[in-house]
Amino acid sequence: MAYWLLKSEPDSYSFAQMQHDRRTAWSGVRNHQAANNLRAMQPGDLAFFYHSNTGREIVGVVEILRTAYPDPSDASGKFVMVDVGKPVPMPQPIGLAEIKTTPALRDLPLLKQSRLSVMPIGGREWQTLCKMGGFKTLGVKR
DNA sequence: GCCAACGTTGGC
DNA sequence: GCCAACGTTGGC
Repeated sequence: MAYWLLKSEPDSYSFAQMQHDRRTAWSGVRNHQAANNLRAMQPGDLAFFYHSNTGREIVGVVEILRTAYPDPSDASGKFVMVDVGKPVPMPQPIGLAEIKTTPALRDLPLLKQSRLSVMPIGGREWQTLCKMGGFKTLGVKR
């Protein structure tokens, strides 16, 4: 099982909307590196939900429910999307500023590749972030 | 609102 | 194939 981070601008799609929808297709990715990450996802993988631009914090966790399939919003047919769902809010959202000042998270792609919208998270970093976010264990309560 | 990072486009 | 111009993302 792998861990990921998904970015979304809350003005276009917020975690509150995610909680309302329960499940959604993660469409609109138009960057090849991000698309390759989508292709590597497996059902059961978990992903942090990060609010970019407005908020700049990790606000929750979602589960990957379906492997990559063609994104109908892409006319070229090259880009893909996955289905995500089962949103769980973070007891304590983790701000970007806090992430930046945590030595164990120094190598997060979030800090190094600020424009990448879908990125992998290492198991150790996942654990650190879950702890910071107020989850009691690595397993997320549902 | 500004600007850095970075991807894409198009002229040569 | 190189590189300048331009557009977009996202932090500040």
